[in-house]
Amino acid sequence: MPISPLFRPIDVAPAYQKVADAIEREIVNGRIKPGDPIGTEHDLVRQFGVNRSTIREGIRVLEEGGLISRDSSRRLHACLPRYTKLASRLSRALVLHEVTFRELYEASMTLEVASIEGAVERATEENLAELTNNLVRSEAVVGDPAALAECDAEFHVLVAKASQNRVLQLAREPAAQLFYPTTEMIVTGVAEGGPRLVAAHGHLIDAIRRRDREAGVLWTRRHLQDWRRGFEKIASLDRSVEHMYMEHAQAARRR
Amino acid sequence: MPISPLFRPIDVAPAYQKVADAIEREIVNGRIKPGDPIGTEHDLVRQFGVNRSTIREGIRVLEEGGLISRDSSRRLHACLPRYTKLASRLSRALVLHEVTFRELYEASMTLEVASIEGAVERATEENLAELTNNLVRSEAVVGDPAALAECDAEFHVLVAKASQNRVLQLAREPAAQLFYPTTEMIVTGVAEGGPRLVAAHGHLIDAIRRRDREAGVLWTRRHLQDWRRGFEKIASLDRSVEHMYMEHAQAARRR
DNA sequence: ACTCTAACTTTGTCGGACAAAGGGACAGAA
DNA sequence: TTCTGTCCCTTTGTCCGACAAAGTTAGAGT
Repeated sequence: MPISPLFRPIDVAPAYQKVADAIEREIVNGRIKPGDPIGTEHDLVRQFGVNRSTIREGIRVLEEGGLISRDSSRRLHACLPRYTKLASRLSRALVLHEVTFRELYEASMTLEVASIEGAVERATEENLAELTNNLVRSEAVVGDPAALAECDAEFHVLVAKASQNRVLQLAREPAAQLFYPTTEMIVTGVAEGGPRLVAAHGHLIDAIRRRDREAGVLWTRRHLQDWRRGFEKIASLDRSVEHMYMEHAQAARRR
Repeated sequence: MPISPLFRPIDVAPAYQKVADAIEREIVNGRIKPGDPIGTEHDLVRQFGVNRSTIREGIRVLEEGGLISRDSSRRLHACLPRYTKLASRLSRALVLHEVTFRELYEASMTLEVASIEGAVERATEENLAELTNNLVRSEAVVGDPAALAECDAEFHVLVAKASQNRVLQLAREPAAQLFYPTTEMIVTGVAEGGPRLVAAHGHLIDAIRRRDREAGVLWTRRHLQDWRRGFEKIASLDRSVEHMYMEHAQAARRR
């Protein structure tokens, strides 16, 4: 027979965690707005009544979570977590879980199709302008695999943005970050890869502009199948994503 | 005219960041495997030649990223980042970006349909057993909104797991975490909500067992549309998710 | 072999310290 | 006036040393 719950479990979190939680609460429930300054470390020492080392550990936690960051002068302020930064944590997790390219491909097929459907339905003129601008730049670097891969990644971010659905934008990001390095490999290894990629982007923009959902879905599928065929010339879909992503993730962190 | 890039920016990351990066590298490229012990703080002090405070700040960064954690005796070891923990960071970000329930609904429609398709195709007997077990427990608590909402959340996690696609599992998690608290509200507010929810789960398990993709997709859609109808009796889909999720997120962290 | 206790270790926290870098105010040079 | 160099103050990043609490290990005693 279970003991009747006379006592609640007492909160024994370490102090640095409590500091982080307290600041997080204020940010998430809106009392501190993104952009608002958090005090200096010394201020926080006074407010929380703990040592500066403790405050600093709490700050690291929040910083890593993307809730606060330091501006050019290193002063603390609250900020909106950037999707890409958080997504890179997830990408890293996927790598460690040794997901296969097949999983990546299947999930992306779903997510990118959903993105284009949203984009076809709701893209603004501004979205189209951004996409067109990206296309122009892509055409200019069609012979440079690294630059083209970067353009490709940006293109799909812009499509997701055009869907006006931020949940989707965020959901697709981790998988997309793992795609990115392979695109470069494929464009390098498959001669006709670059032009086909750019052509597909052109058709996608066209579909969005004409609000032609069928065409959008069709070209997204083709675009991804192209990636798949290109990839299979290099490696097996059942290989795990491994460490391919590392250098990109490292580079992204520096920014 | 832009200055020609004569110098590369020099790497001047703070020491705690370098410590974190160094350990992260070893984990991600596999030299430290999940479960392997990292040394004590004192060991790390010796190895990196920096102060313990500096080491501890680096540890906080990695801990928050889910790459290392402390076991019962508080010793450090590498570990596989848990999806749910990372996803809660993303959920928090979605709240701060004030996404609407409409976005949540649309994205989930895509992700849950993809999950069931994968599950129909690849669910194992073990997956089915877990789902059935969940169904039995759901039936037992159909009158208890909080418990039922928890079962519902778990059910969909299990469906995603049955898809054998970990990218999908991870992609759906942030949105799902935001759904969870609303389910409880709806089941509380709408009398027939509980039984309909459990019935839908039954049909979904059935569809998976019969490998009937059409039925799986159909019942997933209905299930989500039910959620939507229930939700609209309470609030507008265009409301932002706000702070509804807070208490759940706080509770999850404690675990 | 088992338990109990007494060291020893490790973590969480504290206080104080200092160099480096940023910001502000101010005077002097172009 | 605008730019530059200087002085001072604040803030951050790092270090040192310390200590209580909790966990671990080893040894004594049964």
